[in-house]
Amino acid sequence: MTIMVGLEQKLKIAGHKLTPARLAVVEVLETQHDHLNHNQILDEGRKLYPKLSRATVYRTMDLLVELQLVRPLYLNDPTQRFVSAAGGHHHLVCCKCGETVEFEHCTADPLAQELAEKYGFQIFNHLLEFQGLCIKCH
Amino acid sequence: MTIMVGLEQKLKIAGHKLTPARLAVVEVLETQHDHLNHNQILDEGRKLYPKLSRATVYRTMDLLVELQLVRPLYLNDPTQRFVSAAGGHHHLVCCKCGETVEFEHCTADPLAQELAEKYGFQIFNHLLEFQGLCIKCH
DNA sequence: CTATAATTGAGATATAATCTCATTATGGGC
DNA sequence: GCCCATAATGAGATTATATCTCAATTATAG
Repeated sequence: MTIMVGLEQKLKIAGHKLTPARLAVVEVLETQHDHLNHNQILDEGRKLYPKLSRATVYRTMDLLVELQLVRPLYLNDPTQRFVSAAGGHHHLVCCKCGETVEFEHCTADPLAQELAEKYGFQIFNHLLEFQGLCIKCH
Repeated sequence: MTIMVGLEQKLKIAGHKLTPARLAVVEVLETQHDHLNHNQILDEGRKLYPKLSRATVYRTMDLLVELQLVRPLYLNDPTQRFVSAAGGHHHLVCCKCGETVEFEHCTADPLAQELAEKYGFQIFNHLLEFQGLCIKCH
């Protein structure tokens, strides 16, 4: 998630302590690939800070979600995963093999504006997911 | 999910048996509101067919997903929920209180066409979710 | 350096999802 | 209408995921 640089400073600015446990989690998010779930973050995090506990991973991710730095997302298994909350996130998922392809071009932003006004929402980001069969599966 | 009429016939056509357990699940999907999770389907289903087991609810939903009649989706808790797979599904979610608002107008369809060609996917449906704060929470 | 309030880890607990296997029952063939 | 093969089921065990509790620790302001 190279987009996620600076989480550390943002945590500090929001008035949260920079503990080694949090720094390990943040370091993992900043260096590893996208779509990590709690278990993966825990495993990677323990390489940096062996005492890291599962509860702290859950709590830190809750915090990052609340601060709108990260957003949750589910793919083809029942574990919550995370991506950068910046802007939007767009992918195709194959419902057979679970392969996912990310893409950039998206037409949702003007819509966000319109919906924000219509429903009084303050909109931070969006997720656009297309489901279908990948080239191998059909 | 009034859009989901005819699940029964579609199951039959696809070569699956119309057992009372399946009929109960399908009946629940066709009459109750959207976004039901496995537990809710189980509870409602047992009102129609008391023997209904949890495993059968999971298996039936797997089947309906595989047949592209229904699509999974997660809101603000860690349980899988289901909506009709027809076309697309669009909503706003409040990340604080979890309130969701559905809307219809969507700009994703032309994009689907384009992506299908570019990545060789056969696209069936999509999910567009905006995250933010609802009018009460900001 | 100290005080204090936030944060943590470990394990217990709760919830969700999956698996197993003996039993049952649907639907095609006759 | 009846049989049979095979799909489907239920109950409960198991596994995976998420949440909670509380005593102990530690980051930071002053």
